[in-house]
Amino acid sequence: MARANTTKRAILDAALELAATKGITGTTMDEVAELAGVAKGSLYYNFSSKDQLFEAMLQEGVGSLADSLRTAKGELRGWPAIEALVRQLLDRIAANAPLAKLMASEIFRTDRAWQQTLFALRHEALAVFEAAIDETEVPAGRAGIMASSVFGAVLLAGLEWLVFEPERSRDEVAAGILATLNTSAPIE
Amino acid sequence: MARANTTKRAILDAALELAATKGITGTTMDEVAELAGVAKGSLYYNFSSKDQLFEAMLQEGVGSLADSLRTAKGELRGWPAIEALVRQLLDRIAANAPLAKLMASEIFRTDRAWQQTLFALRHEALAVFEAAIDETEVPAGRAGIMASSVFGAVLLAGLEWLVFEPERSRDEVAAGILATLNTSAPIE
DNA sequence: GTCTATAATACGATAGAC
DNA sequence: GTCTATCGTATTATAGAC
Repeated sequence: MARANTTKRAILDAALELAATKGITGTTMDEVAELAGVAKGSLYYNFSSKDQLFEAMLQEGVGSLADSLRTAKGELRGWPAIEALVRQLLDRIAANAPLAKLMASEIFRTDRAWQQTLFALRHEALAVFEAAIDETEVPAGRAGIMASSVFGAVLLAGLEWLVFEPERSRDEVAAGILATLNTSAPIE
Repeated sequence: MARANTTKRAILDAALELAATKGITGTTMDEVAELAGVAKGSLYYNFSSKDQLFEAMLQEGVGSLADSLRTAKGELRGWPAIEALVRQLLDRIAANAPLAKLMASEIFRTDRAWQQTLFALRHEALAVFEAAIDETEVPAGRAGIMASSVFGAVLLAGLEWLVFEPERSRDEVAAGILATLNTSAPIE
């Protein structure tokens, strides 16, 4: 059982790393087994299928992301909460770039075996942003769109940073994203 | 030759539609041939490989997106330009949801045969936003991050709308995104 | 230019020894 | 619990007729 848990861990880690660059469909079970340092038979001892392996991986990753956002918001309300959430999401993207890449590529796929699971987790993460936005003075029914906008801004800017401009500092990127949320339309 | 062009068109359209839901790797040449209404041999007569077919498809789609952004900016400067670009990008996402989905899933992949091509086109599109942002009063070196943020906000909010809440109106979504860019931090 | 038929390989999954 | 060996099928690509 202890042995099974470390094997499971190695398999999940290998699966995430490979899928981040090759995509889930482009990652083969042979490759996962090789990178994890186990035989392919062990993959199927621990997970019933390729789909179930990747569903478990996404559930663990996105679930823990949603948890960390709830924790980061804590008792904060309104704009300070938004600011804390943006920084926390950016930190999590930096700490787990493979998961962030995978989220960007899987979140709008509607043909996956794990569609329901991923939808629920995505909704959990967005709900934290939505709650914070709702605490500012915002017209009714608009917080959902704004939550997606903020999440999208952080996700794309964060990945752009990690993938194409890794020489920048984290604070620089956070400041740029937060500045985007304060772009002011001129008063006419 | 005329016949070849209509065949090419049918193949490219079928490839885009399939890849939007199944991903590029998950789309087979047999499926493309069937949806396009041609035999598989015709795919290989018009394109030298699966990779080259999808590179051509992305080049056409993302290239025309970048062109339309340049046109939308026109002679506008600063905030009015940003507003026009946000609306134009949202319109293009709505008019070509399959391409938008594909962009979200392919833009951070670094193992693709067409990586260079896609990188250049992505850069072209972001440059239009960056120019508009640079025309507002923004600290030096920050416009690049802000351009990614705005692009990400529109892309994710737009896809969220089309995939999960299609009952909303386009103006409602545009207003929500623009409001996100004007979220004000309280003055303390 | 377009078709059908087929070659060559890659991949998910399973069986059975240890 | 983990391994090796293998089965069956799906997939890219090509050959050759029309």
